[in-house]
Amino acid sequence: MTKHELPKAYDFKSTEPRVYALWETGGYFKPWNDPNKKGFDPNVKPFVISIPPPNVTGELHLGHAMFVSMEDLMIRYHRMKGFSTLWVPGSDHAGIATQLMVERHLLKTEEVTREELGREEFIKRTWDWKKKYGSMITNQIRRLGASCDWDRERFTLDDGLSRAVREAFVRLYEKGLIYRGPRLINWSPGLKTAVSDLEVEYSEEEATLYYFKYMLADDGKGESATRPYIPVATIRPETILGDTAVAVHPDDERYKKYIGKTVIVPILGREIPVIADEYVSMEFGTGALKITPGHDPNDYAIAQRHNLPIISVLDEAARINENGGPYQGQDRFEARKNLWADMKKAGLVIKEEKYLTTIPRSQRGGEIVEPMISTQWFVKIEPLAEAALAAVKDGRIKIVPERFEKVYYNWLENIKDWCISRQLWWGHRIPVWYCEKNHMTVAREDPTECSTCHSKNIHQDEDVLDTWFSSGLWPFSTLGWPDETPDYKYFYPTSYMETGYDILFFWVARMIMSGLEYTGQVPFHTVYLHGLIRDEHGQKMSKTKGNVIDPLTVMDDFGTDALRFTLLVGSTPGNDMNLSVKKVEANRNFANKIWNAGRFVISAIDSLDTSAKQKTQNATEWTLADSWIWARMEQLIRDVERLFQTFQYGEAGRQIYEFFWSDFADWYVEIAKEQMKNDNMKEQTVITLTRILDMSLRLLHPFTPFVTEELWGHLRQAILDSQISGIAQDWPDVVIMARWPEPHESEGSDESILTDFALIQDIVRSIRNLRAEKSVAPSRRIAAIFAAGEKTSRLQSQKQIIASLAGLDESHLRMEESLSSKPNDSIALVIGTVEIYIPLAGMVDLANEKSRLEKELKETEAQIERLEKLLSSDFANKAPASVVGKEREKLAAFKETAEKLKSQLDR
RNA sequence: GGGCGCAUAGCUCAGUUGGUUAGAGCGCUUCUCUUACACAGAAGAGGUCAGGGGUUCGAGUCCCUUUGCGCCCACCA
Repeated sequence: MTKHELPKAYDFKSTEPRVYALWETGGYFKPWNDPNKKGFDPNVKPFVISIPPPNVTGELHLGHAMFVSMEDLMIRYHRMKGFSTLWVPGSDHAGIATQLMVERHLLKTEEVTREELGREEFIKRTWDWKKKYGSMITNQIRRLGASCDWDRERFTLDDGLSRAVREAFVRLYEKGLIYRGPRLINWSPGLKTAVSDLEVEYSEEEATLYYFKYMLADDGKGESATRPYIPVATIRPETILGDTAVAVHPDDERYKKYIGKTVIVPILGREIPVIADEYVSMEFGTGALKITPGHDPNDYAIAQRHNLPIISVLDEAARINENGGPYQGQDRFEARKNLWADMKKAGLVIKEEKYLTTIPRSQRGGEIVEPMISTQWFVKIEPLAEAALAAVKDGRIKIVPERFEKVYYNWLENIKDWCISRQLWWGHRIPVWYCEKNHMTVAREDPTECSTCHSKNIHQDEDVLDTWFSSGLWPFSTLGWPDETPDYKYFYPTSYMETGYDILFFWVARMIMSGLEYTGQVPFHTVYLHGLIRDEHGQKMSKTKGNVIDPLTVMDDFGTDALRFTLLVGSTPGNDMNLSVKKVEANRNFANKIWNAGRFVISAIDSLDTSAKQKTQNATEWTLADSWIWARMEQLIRDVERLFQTFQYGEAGRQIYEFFWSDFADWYVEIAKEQMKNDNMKEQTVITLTRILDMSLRLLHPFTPFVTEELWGHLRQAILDSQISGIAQDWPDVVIMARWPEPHESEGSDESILTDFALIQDIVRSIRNLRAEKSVAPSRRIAAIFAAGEKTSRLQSQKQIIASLAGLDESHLRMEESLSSKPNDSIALVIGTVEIYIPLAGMVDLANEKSRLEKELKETEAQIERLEKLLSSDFANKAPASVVGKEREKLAAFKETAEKLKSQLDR
């Protein structure tokens, strides 16, 4: 007899790397119907997820842990369901983030700036850096158990993906959907690049609102001291230098008379017109608005309407440029101070006041972003947005949870052209070349001459593309597009796009737009959005607050399964979750529970011997407990399936947890211990234990892959080494490849088994409760007499089980249909229709028994009253018959209980 | 300004076709080192489901509204 000894506690530290290696070397992460191999069958449905590519510079945080857990769950589930399942991994070059990190690194280690190194050398260094550290993040993702096909790993700057980027750019250009020109864009002075609207974050801050006088130009009449002026307010006085008009509302009585006249720009002395525009609000501020078209989007729009000149006053570092007169060369904030001081001296200042406003800041650098006129590349987004809008509206793409569809619509309906050029070095360089005559050559392959004048003297555009331009192609570029590769043909479109709602616009919407534009298909049919992870009190995690939970530390302390289970079960679609280490600890305990239940089952298998095997030939039929645990398992499989289909993964996990811990471990395993004492039930029971564990491990596997795989291996070995007939055949090598459980029976077929078992549980609990209340020593076996009415035979069959679970003395346990006389000196319990007498005379004080019974009677009568009232109301006529029937049954049961309690009191 | 989410036990949260005695984990009280597990087992205490109104035979669940907290979009100088 082989014995399989397992350690008392689940050792995740030694298990996880070993199990991961087992999977990876076993090739289980590969789609079994891999089109690159032989045996490709297009009739088999693929299931595909493209990983949201983490930044190569990234270090694992809980956001990664969240999406990996979620996607791995989806992937493992579908793999077990028999889909040809592919999860494409990879990483993103993350233009700004990576460039900043490498710059910082070079400054620290070599004390050189990127400008000193030059573009070519800097890019080379960044590649070196990527080669050295780029695998860090993917290795951390492996630690989470991600079952990606690593042979298909991609990087956004790979040759293939770069080719896809070029193809996309050129196609858009040829269609006239890409253009270049000077526009007002968001400029990040710290990073010295343009950024898109999405990369600007607005924060509410206290600023100063500066009020000053725009003096009317001297028309020759009045003295300068009494000359009229228009009061104007601004929070950015330095932009006065770029003013090209003052606007007032056409109906404003105060200023009407000045319309068409000119005012004088302070210090600079330029004359600018006073114009009328309905945009100006008469109620707000002074009712007059200074117009700086070069540095404000609204002013820019007004300037367009009125044909005003546009003056830029800032350079790329946000210093005042040559248009700023005496302030040239000064930083924007310095110039603000100086100009204001000078205006004060000139008597042009009215007042300053504190003002709460929203300040635009760079998402990356955090510094204040300046709207500036700059020549950039743009995507004409409207046609793309319309297609993307339609795809969700007509249901080709479904967003979970649904409410985000509205958010998505709203964004796309109000979208503005996308600024795609960045003044960075790390990224996809714009595939456009210029000759000395400034002809443009836009090409898929690097050209050698100008396509217009054939000049050989050409140079490529200095800018690179927004990182999200290449990420937008991710679902198909990773599969080989623009080539019609086998992967692309078979796996595209992908299935689910799972990611955080925070990148719905950045990424998801852009993938949909580009997917439709370039491939003519939706890139995925379902978008599942998860929430953000906050600390245990709902605060955003941040280094400054010191409340950051590091997933690597958590995994070190409690294991990957514990972290995964916590994230999966603690979250609902689209809602943020609060994470605490306490929760992870609780789930570490769950992993340990699984382990130990498994140990028990394995030891039970080991304990079988040949003699037991022979006895099985005339095995008894299934016990109530066996039928019950199977009925519960069936119910669970059905519920989990329904929940998975509706993306309620958390609820599914909770139900599996509940089943495994309460039903299986707490009840069935305890009963099994009793059943196994009977030789004729032993093998039967071990088989049930094994099968339920088997099914449980399958259901748990997508949530807690490591402990289930490890246990599966041990269980499998124990079964192969055992004498159990039949069960060993078709036992899959690994649970990752095992088939997902399917329900066998229709719903509701096990009703009576479930109610009968519930009665047993009630009885056991009531007796335990009584023992605890009366302080009966736990080791003490006590006698009991049951008057069980119609339940007598059922309970009779469970005598041994009830006795052992409730601590009764089986030899002094009587079960009758009814008793001719009620036993004296005993405590009576009434559970439904069953009366139980426990002779505890002499052991405990029976004095307050009467009040206990009275209390129970009172509660029962309250229920009777409630139900009678209910059933005499409209409820009886209007509610469905089945619902009414259930309530009638309850009422009858309560009435019987009340009768029994009354007769106890009368005794 | 527009939109969305949340408010359920001391804490953190489940509760998705409305079904009538509202659940879990942690924490708390009492007991038990019973041969799978003390990372455990058993028994228990604890909630007018934010307030108000409505629909319905029936509301934590649907509708309206108030309050508080959070988020997104827009950006009136």
